[in-house]
Amino acid sequence: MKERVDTKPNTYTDCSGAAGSGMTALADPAHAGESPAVKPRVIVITGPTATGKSGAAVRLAKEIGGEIISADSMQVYRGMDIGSAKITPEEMQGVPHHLIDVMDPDEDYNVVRFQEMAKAAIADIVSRGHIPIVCGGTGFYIQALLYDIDFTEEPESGEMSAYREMLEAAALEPDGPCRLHDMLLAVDPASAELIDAGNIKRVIRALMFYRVHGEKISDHNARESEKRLNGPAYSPYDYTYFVLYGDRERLYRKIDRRVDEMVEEGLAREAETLYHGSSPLSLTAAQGIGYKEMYGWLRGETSFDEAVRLIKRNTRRFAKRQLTWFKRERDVIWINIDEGDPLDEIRKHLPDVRRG
RNA sequence: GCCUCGGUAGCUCAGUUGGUAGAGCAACGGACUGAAAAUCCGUGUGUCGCCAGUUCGAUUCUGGCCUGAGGCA
Repeated sequence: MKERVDTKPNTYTDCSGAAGSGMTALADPAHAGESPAVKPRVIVITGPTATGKSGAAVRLAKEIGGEIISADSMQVYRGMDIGSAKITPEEMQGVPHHLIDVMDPDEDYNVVRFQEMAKAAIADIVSRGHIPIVCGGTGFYIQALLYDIDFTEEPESGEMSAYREMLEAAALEPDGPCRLHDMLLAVDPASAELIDAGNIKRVIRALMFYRVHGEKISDHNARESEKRLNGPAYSPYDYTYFVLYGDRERLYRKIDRRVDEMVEEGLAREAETLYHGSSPLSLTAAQGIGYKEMYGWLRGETSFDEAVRLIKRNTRRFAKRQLTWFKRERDVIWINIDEGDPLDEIRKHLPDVRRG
């Protein structure tokens, strides 16, 4: 972990000159005329679950006149408070929070919606002279926002949902996954190489992408990942990207403890309310850790204790996956939460940001 | 004190008629570009309690010791 810590996050900007000559094709016309100085300042505070992101973000916001944008796929949902470890109104301490409690649990949420809403929120915050602080544990969302990953319009059409249904049905056949993978191999060999046949979700997405856009998703992905590799040079924002981390064992103990607290605070009741609610959870909401396991208990599939055990385990695995994600982000500043107040370290990297 | 059963991966255990070991759970590593708290791929991580003996070779057999549980006194 230690060797991963990059204390010189901006070494990448050094490459911008070189990138300009070789990578002009990359430049998006929308940003072509902008100089880096005009880019809106954005601060990102992320890290695996239970590292104290929210608290750090609120304290920073109070110091620098910031507003917080949640990059979290579960805290957007109203009524999913305890299980999503949502910040309480008191904990917000008057700091405006965006993208929290803006969806009903039966609505779908995804990167595209996040990207749109977050961009709008940033523009809004900046227009009021405040500093946007993006805080949340969904790395994919943060990446999409920071590097302005392109998600071309894909209007819901009857034909496409029929195609999807056909593919999903085909996947259930005994040799379905292999056959779908073969279909992908025929239209987009590069993707077939990259995506495992067992990963039905991705195989179907690649197939659908080809059907909608007539382009290989592997080409699209290659193009978009250049943006990430180009980091700050490409981003529409002048960002500083902090990742909080700590000793794994300690983090896991903290997670176990936090789950016990959630149970004491009434996670079961909260899940029950959703379970008996008027409409079922959306695809997105239904995968929230804490809720899906409680639903298993409510349906009589597991004992209560087993559900709690699974919540702990799944949260630990989630934290590990988050870490894996952030490890590959290149221009990131790692902050060890075991070595004192993370805010001290954060301040050191923000000399230019005005203090309130 | 004596008897019985056990001590093998982080945990619960299996196994080797003597050729240095596996299964579940847990864990670890990675991928990811419109479900991402999702989805998928990969990995056994071990002085087989300790010390001797027999043997070409011991985790396996023998002896002693340590240790846990139960039983008898």
